[in-house]
Amino acid sequence: MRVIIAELSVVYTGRGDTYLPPAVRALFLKGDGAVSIHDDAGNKPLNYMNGGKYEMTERELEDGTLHWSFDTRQESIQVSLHRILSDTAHELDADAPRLERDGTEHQLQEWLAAHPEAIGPGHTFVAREYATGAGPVDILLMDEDGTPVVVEVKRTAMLGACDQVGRYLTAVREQPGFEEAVGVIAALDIRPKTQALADKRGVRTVTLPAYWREDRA
Amino acid sequence: MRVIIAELSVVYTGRGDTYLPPAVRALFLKGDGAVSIHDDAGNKPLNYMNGGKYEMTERELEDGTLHWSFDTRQESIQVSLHRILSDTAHELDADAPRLERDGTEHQLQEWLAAHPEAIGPGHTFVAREYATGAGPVDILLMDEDGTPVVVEVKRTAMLGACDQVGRYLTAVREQPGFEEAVGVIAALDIRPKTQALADKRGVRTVTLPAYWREDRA
DNA sequence: CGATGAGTGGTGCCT
DNA sequence: AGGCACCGCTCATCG
Repeated sequence: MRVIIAELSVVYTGRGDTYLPPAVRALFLKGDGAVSIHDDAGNKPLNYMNGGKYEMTERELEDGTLHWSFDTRQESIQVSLHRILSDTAHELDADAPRLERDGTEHQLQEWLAAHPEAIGPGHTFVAREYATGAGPVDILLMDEDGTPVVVEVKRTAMLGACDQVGRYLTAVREQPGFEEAVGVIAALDIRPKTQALADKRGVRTVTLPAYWREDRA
Repeated sequence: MRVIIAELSVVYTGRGDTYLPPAVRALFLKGDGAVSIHDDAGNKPLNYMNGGKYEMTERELEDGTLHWSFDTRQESIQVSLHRILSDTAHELDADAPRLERDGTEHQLQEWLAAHPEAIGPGHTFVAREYATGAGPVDILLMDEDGTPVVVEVKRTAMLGACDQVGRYLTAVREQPGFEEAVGVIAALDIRPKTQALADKRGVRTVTLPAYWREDRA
């Protein structure tokens, strides 16, 4: 990983267009080819380009300014290095072990699949990531009456969650035996407006108990 | 900005939980207090914490391992520095000029508000960010027959865009004079599945001309 | 390779 | 400060 501290400016063109006026900032060049420009605040780069396949061209002006251009078919990022203050390279582990996540929606799904009674008494598990024409249903259950229950799992449920459930419901109800399917949003946190919209649409909501993590064993 | 190259491991607890096994990576400490851990690939940090108000505590074990803990009320990130290979500090511009963006959805909206005929002949502008109970309608027009047209603007339209239009439509149709309102998705790029869903729901789609940026003047 | 949705999303804007 | 939607989102996964 190469770390360059320099007075630099950046022009990006591609999915949008951005211009970054000259100032002393940090430029990172990673082993996979990723390029990123950081200032002295925040975690996100101001400008960046993924590694992979870009073409890099170098150009030096009379005034000593160095111009690096990184171009793909779709995008272009041009870095002008007006004054380089530091330029160092460090060897990082190439195949470092990856970040292990916990408490993800995926794990919430696993837990819910094993604890369908958390959605309602007598509910039984049918499928996970059940495919429909409008995207996969997180969890499909059946209630005590045999009615299909479409469950959308979220850590935090916002308005879009109501839309998703509705979209899945219309899709599954087209299948025989699913005409009476009902929808449920299951989340650790349900936002007030989302709760209101769900109520209005007859979508049931279940706030998952915080202790779900406990008996993950 | 302080750049540390070290064999390190990280435990994060807060909005989620993560564990990062030991390996040689980069640790950045920015002027605003932001802490981030990067490996040799990608633009996003593996672990991070925003600047602002955390409490930092240092602890050194017998084996020489250095433990840095950054804690807020809600979150905690613990970095274990097993072996420090490099530790340098660089002065970056504190008040560097910010990134200037162009070609955002906001600007697409501006352009469309000034060119309602791009949605259809005889269409006239009514309002931008028109408030409904289900969120703001990007652009509200009226067609040649006086029928309200709810336009959802996107750079790239995906499934959620159909949901949004539907949500806004049901909201505005409750108002007198809006019962016959129709929906339109206007985007630079409309994904095939999104197109299909829009067709099915009777939502018209308009692919915006790439030259919109030209006569932005 | 595109399509799809999660994320410790971040970030700005508005209530 | 909280809610809400956009982002050059990035990223992993699945077809």
